[in-house]
Amino acid sequence: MAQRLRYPAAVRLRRKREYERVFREGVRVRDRWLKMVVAAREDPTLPSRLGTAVSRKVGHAVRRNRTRRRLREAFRLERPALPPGLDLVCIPLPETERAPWEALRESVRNLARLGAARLARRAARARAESGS
RNA sequence: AGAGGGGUUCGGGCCGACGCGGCGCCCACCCGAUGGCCGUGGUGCGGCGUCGAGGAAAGUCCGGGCUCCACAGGGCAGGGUGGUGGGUAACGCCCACCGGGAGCGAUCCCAGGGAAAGUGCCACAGAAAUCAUACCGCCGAUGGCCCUGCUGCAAGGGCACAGGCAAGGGUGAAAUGGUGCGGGGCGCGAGCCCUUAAUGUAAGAGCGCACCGCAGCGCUGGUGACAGCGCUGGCAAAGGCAAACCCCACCCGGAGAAAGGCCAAAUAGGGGAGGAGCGUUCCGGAGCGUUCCGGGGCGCGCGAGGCGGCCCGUCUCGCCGACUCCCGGGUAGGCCGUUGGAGGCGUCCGGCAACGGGCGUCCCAGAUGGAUGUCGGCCCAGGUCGGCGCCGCCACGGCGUCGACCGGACAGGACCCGGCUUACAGAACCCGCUCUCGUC
RNA sequence: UGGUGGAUCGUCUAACGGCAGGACAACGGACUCUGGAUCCGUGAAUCUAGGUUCGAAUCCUAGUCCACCAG
Repeated sequence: MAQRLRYPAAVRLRRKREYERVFREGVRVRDRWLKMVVAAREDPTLPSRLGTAVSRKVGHAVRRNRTRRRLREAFRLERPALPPGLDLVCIPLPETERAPWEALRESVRNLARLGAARLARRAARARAESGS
């Protein structure tokens, strides 16, 4: 039996400061269903965390809530497949609510991996410049 | 049977797997430096149980509760409300009634005070838009002028000067209230007679009468808005607009839960308080020595601290030291406010009703980057298409049945409550509500 | 969350309650070998729904959308 898939408070972004750090330091990635900002946590061994930023452009309150809940569910189920040590802020588009369920899970997984790769490249470049 | 009217309630249901938030119980760990008992708090990618959005949670349009600030009293300014009487904590809400309007009707709609306090506006058209009645018009008996007439008078004709009249004036949303009647007979005529409330002139009428309307006064009924009745009135006194300014009556202090209150790490800084040493021994110095000065070790004692309380024990630090403690401000952060309330349900009583009162019973979301989601199965409103059967002359429609597909509207709490407004697939029920048609 | 203001041709803007005007843009024509400039002309709008009024872009009510302010 695989590990139980939980979504505890420890893997959620809960502070304005945390969001501000992600927006300040993170890289931005997107596909046709979703935008995402990815930043590295201080300790890369800690589990990745999720935050959401749902604009009023997405729709009225019911649509915004449904979109956020689907995103959280996708994050919960995809957590074993995600790289650790990341803070993710998902920014839904108006189309996100209509995205098929499997496509949404795939977007979360791929965007997180893409963001992690770009972060690694940026860190390597920074080390090279400071070293030379 | 069809077409309507009013009102009430609901707004998908059941099951499984995983997940989320609150609360309760259990477990583990922590709350620094040992243990015990009690207590309290925290953490958990531990477990179990239980509860977990709406009728509009929405818009934020009114009214209150609550909190802080301001405040002698009164007025001005500003804003709001606007038939009357009640209900209510209060309201711009609700109920009943009054008045007006729509409808055959059940019923529905109305910001519904004041236009005889003032100001303003009423385009175009029209004589004229509130102001005298001017203009066009009609008459011109009476007076004036001119002509006819030999002259004057009388008489006749003309002018429209004075003067009189107020019917009519295409318009316009709106024009100073509307409608009806003012008779009959004889006579060429003045006139007379009859009947009548019924004339009069040069022309006419606003003249006369009746009814409706309007206004004033009085009486009666009603708490009142108002209604009914009667009398009076040369209706030339009073056109419309106040969601135009305004007047009148009544109401309103401001800000809002990110209100407001409490606890408070680290760092820096502010204010204040506290103290007790003794014995022994070693080293160095002064010194003949008792002794004195400085430093160290050990023991005892004292003080402080080791999350809350107590106990046993222990550790660290200090004993004239930038040591310890206390106080206040205050940041990060946390807690309270924060859900039990003008509460729901049932029942009895009062009231036409809104609603009020008594009794019983129930506890029903409390998040704080913000909890209801994902996946699957079944059922039920309902819709579309197709097949079959029955009714039916057919188009088509109705009923029954089978299959396939689609398949739930508007919409998410953020301090709470009473309303209003707006959005909404549908469903069920009630009416001693109405109209039309048919049958008995 | 609380509060304030606004919406008029495609764009920017006017309009005491009385025919919605102007500029730029667009289109057509003239001028030119062609284009530009210039001249003449044309079409095009009161956010939506009710109400007050004889009459509403204007006044009132409700809704939709946008902008701004405080934190």
